[in-house]
Amino acid sequence: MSLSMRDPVIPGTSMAYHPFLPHRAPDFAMSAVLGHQPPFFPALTLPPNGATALSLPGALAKPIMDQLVGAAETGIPFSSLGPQAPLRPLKAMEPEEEVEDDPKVHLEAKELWDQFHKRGTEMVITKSGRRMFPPFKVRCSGLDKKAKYILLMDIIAADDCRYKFHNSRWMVAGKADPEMPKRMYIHPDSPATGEQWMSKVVTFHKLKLTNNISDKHGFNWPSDHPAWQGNYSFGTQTILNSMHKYQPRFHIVRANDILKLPYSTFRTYLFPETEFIAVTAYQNDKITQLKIDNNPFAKGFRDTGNGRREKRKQLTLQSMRVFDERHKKETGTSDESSSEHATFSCFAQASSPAVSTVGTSNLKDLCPSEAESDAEAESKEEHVPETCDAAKISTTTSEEPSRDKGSPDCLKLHLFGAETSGRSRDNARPDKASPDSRHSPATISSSTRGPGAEERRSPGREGSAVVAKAEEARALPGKEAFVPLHMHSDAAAAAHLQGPLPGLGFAPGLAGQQFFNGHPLFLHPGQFAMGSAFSSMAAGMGPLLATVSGASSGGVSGLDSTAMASAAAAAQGLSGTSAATLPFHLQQHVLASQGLAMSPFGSLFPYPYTYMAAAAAASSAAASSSVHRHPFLSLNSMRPRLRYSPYSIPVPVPDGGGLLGAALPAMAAGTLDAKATALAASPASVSAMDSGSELNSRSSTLSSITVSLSPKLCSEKEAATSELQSIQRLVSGLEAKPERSRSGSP
DNA sequence: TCTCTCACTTC
DNA sequence: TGAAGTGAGAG
Repeated sequence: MSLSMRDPVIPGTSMAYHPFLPHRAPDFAMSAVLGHQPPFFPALTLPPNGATALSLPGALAKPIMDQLVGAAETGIPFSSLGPQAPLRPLKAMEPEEEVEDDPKVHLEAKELWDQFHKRGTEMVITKSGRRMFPPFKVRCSGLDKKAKYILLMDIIAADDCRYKFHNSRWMVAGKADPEMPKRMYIHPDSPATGEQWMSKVVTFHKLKLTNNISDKHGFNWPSDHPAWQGNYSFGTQTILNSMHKYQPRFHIVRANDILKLPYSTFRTYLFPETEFIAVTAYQNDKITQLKIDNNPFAKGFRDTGNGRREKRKQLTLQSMRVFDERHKKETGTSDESSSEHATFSCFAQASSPAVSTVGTSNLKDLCPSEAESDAEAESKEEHVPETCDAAKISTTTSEEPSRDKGSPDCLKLHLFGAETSGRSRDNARPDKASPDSRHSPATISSSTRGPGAEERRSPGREGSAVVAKAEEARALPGKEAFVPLHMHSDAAAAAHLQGPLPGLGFAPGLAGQQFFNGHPLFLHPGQFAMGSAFSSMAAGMGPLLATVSGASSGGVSGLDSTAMASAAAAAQGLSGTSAATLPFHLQQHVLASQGLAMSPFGSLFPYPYTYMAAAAAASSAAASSSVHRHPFLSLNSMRPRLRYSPYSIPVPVPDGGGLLGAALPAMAAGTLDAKATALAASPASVSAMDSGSELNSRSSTLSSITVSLSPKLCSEKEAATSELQSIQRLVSGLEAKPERSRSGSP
């Protein structure tokens, strides 16, 4: 068995440790452990912290490094390694001492989100892209000040239903349309130190939502590496389906280089109140009004603004004429002056002559609660900057912390002072009706290090422990309620995930499924200017969306939409009644954190699910029913577990001919314990983690690992290598690409 | 439902 | 001053 011939490495290039070549570390480690001389090693140019670069989990890295060093000391011939790669690099690959972090994320402008959540959850999407409103802003804490982090967000389907707005409420209208290609938005300031992140509100306001399937604001990740396979793209907009429900996610990745993302640990945070239904036109007036009143760009439509005045003018013009005529008849005079004055008190910025015909009394009749504030606000507006003023609707879209602007006072929207009905969502989703339930973002971490390792629990207690934390968080008043619910799925703690997880819908019959996460990378254009590895990555991006390499219909369930809808309704309706049951979409993410093979719909894909507009039909089959995720239908199912990363490597099931297929069992039987064995594949992000007792699952785990190192992938690796070379050459020319594409379609 | 234009806004 | 972000409304 040749361990190295399939592993071309260009001497002296940074490609040697490019994360697109994830097999580097395992190959190297395995070959050393097995006593093989690793010919590629001399070419291996280690970064300052090579182990981190490869995201070799510390728990694994250490024993492997011990193995390597030990092997070297006991006679493994490293003599031919060459001058550029002495034994020292081995030491260099040892994981750095890292300050443990325990990130907590606080959703900013939460009051606004709460209002948004209560009154409906519509988010407008347009062909040209529309910003999110409310803006997604978070404040982080608990980060390692000195460590660098990459912050990302993406938007995933919250369920697999299509909705309609009927009788002033959102209702399930059938099965979801084929999922759009997902993108992930990398905060333009990434990577930055924890201190930097914690010093400010992290805002994603530049993220745009579109329904344009041919959107050109996405770019492929430049690699044929199986971790990406053209499925991942980045750009400035993310594509959503209208009338579908979505859930934004926030990710914290401890990595100092964007290129390390695929092999880094993702901590994922969900804020249920940020869930929304994408629409091309507002359906719910309450949401419209909420946005008008809180979005500075929509100021023109406020009752205090000219735009809204125009509308009102038309509405009141007729009645005014009647009023004036009647008034003239009654008084015998034309009291235009007083009328005009009163009008101006309401519309200080009036410019249309027609305004003067609007009478105060009529105005109040039409909008009694607003007339006073209109006058007051108008009088202040020209002299007072936008502040949190009870007399004025605050603009929580400002960059200032919500503690200032998002206070209840700020959101004391007199237009909505009396919240009456309108809880259509509450009707549809009782679980969301509980304010407490919204205050506990779910944190899903696939941490391979840190506290997670200490949080091992007995399998049966995992779910309850999670719930306990959730309840704990809910019980905490005020800000404490925002402490994320952490669900460390430490890969090393394999056992604690075994068995049924109350509240986690483990689907039966999923063994052997490969976890696929079809989330293209969504990168802010600002990344292009960041230099370093960011530029390297960006350089290779073609101005194309991900193309397709065969949509999968794996994991399809034959459930019809009716059953699905009822199942979903049951999940949505009942989940909130049980603390042991996470909301539907949370379960999906929890499952994802467990490494279950799920599409954004929750379907399971044995092969990479790739996106293409024309392939939507194929994926429609893949948009399987939600029954597998249903907490009551699959509550006690047991699943082998995969490490979760948004960038899981989709891998075909191998025939066991690869390196690790042989190496890992050898290791397991030898010096490395099962924990290390399981972790060995974690750099590939998709290593199946079984729970310890399921030998069959372990077999599949090893198979999964094998493929990531199989000779079949060598060509991909080569391609990635050469591509990366060209990327480096093209680094400087990239920034203009997205701009061109944008300006090209005015 | 969706798309486009428009008037209006902020920055 | 102009680019870009808004919802309304027509088609």
